[in-house]
Amino acid sequence: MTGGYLKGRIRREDIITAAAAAYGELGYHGSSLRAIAKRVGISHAGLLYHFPTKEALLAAVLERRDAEDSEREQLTVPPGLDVLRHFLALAEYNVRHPGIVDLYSRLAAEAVAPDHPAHEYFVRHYRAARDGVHESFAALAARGELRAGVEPGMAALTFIALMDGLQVQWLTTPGDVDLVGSLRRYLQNLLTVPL
Amino acid sequence: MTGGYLKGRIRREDIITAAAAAYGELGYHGSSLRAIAKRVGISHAGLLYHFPTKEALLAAVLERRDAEDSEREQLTVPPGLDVLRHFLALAEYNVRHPGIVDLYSRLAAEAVAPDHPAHEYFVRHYRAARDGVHESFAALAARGELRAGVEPGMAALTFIALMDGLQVQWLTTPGDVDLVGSLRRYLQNLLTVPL
DNA sequence: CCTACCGATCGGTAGG
DNA sequence: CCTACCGATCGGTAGG
Repeated sequence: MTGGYLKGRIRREDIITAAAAAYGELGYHGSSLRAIAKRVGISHAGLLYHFPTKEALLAAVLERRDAEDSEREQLTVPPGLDVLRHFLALAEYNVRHPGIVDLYSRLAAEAVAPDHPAHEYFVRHYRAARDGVHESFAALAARGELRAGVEPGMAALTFIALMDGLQVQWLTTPGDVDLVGSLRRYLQNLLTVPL
Repeated sequence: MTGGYLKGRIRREDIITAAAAAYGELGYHGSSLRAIAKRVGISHAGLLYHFPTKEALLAAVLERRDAEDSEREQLTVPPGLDVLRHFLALAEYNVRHPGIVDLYSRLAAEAVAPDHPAHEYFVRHYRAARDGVHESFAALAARGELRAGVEPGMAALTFIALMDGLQVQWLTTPGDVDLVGSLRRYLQNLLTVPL
C-alpha cells in the first residue's frame, strides 16, 4: 500500500508551498507554525508531525527552491551568452511570480545574521551565483565579446547585486521599476555583441 | 528648570540608538521593546514612557536617520560628479559602520510589505534617491560626460539598486565583496571623464 | 493527524 | 521612570 505514502508526500508539498508563501510575506521569524498550518487546514501540532521543528520546515522550503532552480537551469547550458540569457529569462519568470521574489528577498535580508538558520544557504547561494556568472563573463572576454576595461569577476558580483537590489525596489514601488529591461540594458552595455 | 528636559532628551537619544542597533540585528518585528529597553538599562514600560508605542519608536529611528543623512549631505552640492562622489563617500562611511548597513537592509526588506509601518518611508526614500541621482546623470549627459547609450533615468535606478544589492552580499560574505571599489568601477564605466 | 497543555515572550496598560 | 499585571501568541511536547 503506497497510497498512504503518496498522501503524506502531497500533504508535505502543500505545507512547503504554504510556508514559502508565508516566509515571503512575513519573513521566516514572522511566520508562525500556526499561521502556516492554518493555510493548509491542519493544526500546528499536525504540521509538526510532518516537519519536526520550525527549522526543518525552512530547510525543506530552501531544498525545494534549489530543486526548482536546477530543474529550470538545464545543466546543458555552457558558459557564455546563453547563461546571461538564462538569467534574463529567470527575471522574466520572477516578474510573473512575485511570491518567489518576496520569499527570496525577505530571507536573504534576514539571513545576513550569521546565526540565522538560512545563513549558510545564502553564503553558498551567492558564491555559486557569482562563480557561474564569472565563468560566463570570462568565456565572453576570451572571445573578445566583453567591452574593454570590464573585469569578469567584478562584473559578475555587480550583476548579482543588481538583480537583488532591483527586486527589492521593484517589490517596494512596482510601477517605478522595469526589472527585466534594466538587467538587459546593463548586460548589453558590457558586451560588444548583441544579447 | 531645563535640566529635566535635557535628561529626557538624552535618554530618548539612547533609546533610539539601542533601537537602531536592534533593528539592524533582528529586524523591526524581531526586536522586542523589552530587548531594546534592556540595552538602555530600563524596563520596557519605562521605554513606553518615552515612546508611546512600538511604531512611534520606529518612526523616531527613521527620523534620526534622515536627519543624519541630510546633515552629511550638505545641500550645497549641485547635481553632477560631486553627487556621485558623495555617494561613494557614503559607501566608505557605511563600510566602517556595518550596523547602519544592517539596519537599512533589514528594514528595507521588511518594509516591502505595504502594511509595514516603514513602507511609506522607503517608497519616499527610493524615489528621492533615484531622482537625485537621475538629476546628476542628466547634468553629466548635458555636458557630454556620460557614455553614449547610457540613459540617465535607467542608470540612476540601476545605481541605487546596485548599492542595495552589494550591501546585502557584503553583509552575508564580507570577504568576497569590495563595496566601494565595485561602485566606483561601475560609475567610472558610465563616464567619459575620470571620477 | 487531533486536543490539550507547557513555559516563555510579546505589546500595552494601571497605578503609582 | 517602576512593579505588576493583562490577553494573545509563540514553538514544542504528551498522549492518544
